[in-house]
Amino acid sequence: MKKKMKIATYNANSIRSRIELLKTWLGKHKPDILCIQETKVQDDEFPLEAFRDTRYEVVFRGQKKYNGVAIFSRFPLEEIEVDLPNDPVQEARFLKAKAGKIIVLNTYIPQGQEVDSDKFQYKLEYFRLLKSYFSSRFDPQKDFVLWCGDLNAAREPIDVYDPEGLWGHVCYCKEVKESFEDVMKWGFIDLFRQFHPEGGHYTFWDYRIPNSFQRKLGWRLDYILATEPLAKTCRDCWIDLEARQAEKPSDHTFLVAEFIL
DNA sequence: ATGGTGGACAATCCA
Repeated sequence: MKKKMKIATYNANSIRSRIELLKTWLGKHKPDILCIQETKVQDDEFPLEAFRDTRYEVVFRGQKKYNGVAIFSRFPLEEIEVDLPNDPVQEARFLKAKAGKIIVLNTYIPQGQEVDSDKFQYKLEYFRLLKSYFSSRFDPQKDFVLWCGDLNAAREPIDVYDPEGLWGHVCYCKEVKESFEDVMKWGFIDLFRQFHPEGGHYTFWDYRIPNSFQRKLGWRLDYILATEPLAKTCRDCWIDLEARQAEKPSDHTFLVAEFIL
């Protein structure tokens, strides 16, 4: 018996300021799993009560002020991990859970600030640690691994609004591109790219640029990546631009993938 | 004009 499965990812830029938007979105799109980044709330203040009537199971890992990740799921989540092994900083950026046969990784990759900063080195290290994690734990030919999140990296020129002007930015430069591709070649398929080879599709628009969304000044920084056995079951992957019409949208929007399993 | 805005959280840090 084949079953439809819908999985989404969203950088909320504070889950507490996005409660109404999220409840509306969950009710309308009914994803089976939603990975959230930048919840910006420590665990004892997570707004569990606000989502109680949605009947999703929720796991989260947060810290004060910054970062924070959460997974909403209609299926029981098992084998939960909240720390990326060997991460020297141990910020709340990593969440792993198993939903049935799908292993879900939800990450909020460090943005990197400036290319000559320690934070940028940490960003590169984060990709390296993720690759070690995947290699040591899973088999890309057999396991159904799904890596979702805000990866703070654009893969190709078609993933940013001004490829020449933006080259060298912490989210679009040689080092980040190489680090990201090195993890990809372990065995991930970029589901959105698989269904949309053309460029100009973005998931992030900078608040600081006036009317960046209307002017299409965006970046593709959010991804749903799957190992081959899982990618084969993917029927579609799309960016939900409608969610940008909400009253107080995040600077990112939802990326969604549908599978027949 | 070396900026824009938005969020957390209390003087700035982060994106």
